[in-house]
Amino acid sequence: MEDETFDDISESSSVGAAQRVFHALSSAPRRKILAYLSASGLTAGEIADRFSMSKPAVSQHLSILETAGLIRREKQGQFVHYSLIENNLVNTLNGFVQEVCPVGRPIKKESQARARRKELP
Amino acid sequence: MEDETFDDISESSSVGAAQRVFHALSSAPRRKILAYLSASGLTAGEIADRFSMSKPAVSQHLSILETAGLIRREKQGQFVHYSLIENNLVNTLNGFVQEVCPVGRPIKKESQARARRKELP
DNA sequence: AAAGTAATTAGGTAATTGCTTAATTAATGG
DNA sequence: CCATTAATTAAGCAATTACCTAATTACTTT
Repeated sequence: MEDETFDDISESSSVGAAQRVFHALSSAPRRKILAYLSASGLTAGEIADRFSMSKPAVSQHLSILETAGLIRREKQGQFVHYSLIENNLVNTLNGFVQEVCPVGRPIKKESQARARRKELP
Repeated sequence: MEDETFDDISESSSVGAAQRVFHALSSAPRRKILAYLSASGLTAGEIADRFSMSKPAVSQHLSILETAGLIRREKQGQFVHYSLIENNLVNTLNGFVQEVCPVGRPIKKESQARARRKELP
């Protein structure tokens, strides 16, 4: 397996996939980066420009997001282009919600949101 | 300010509701507690028994989960009974997913899960 | 090949976290 | 009312985090 929402019942090192995702999401700057990337891919520099912290600090956040499988890194010449990987985020959060909640609640809200937009099959 | 999924564009103290929820979820023991509580309410002691760490440490985790609005605390005699508050968890995660992802992806997965179970309206 | 730009790595530090044990508060039963 | 059990608060500490500046790597342009 490779799921890990329930994490190590067996009390181990806490470096599962879910752990990496949830840790990545626990930081406001990192969530902000994801939000920026949801609009469009950006270079490391463009992302850093949107923050008041130093470039290396932002680079570190990007690396954590990448390790969590939430964003992808593509080198283009001297630039590094980052973009969102939606699946891992959605699957991890969704899997967790499914496990913790007796199912049913989330659907209503999502159905509403869905109704307001175009349908993808 | 009180929503904060997008967090402080304005660069502030990062103590929003979303911040509290995501921080709460970033810990494996805390996610484990939520999973236990998804099955049934439990007293602080019953929860602590399921971990190898000390009772005060577990108590602290419970307090963080409560502050995040993910669980509720009810004193019953000399016991303290904890139980899950599903709404806050689901709404926060759902809201975040809606914001970061172009909508549509989560629904399919949840619909599948829903089909496998009984329908709540 | 030298200079400039983009990005990361390295090294250091103050603040925070995640636990511990000891002390305290609160409810129950003899 | 004293002892016991449940739970939290308090105090302290090792390990980690989140940032910084300086140095390095890698690509581009002249």
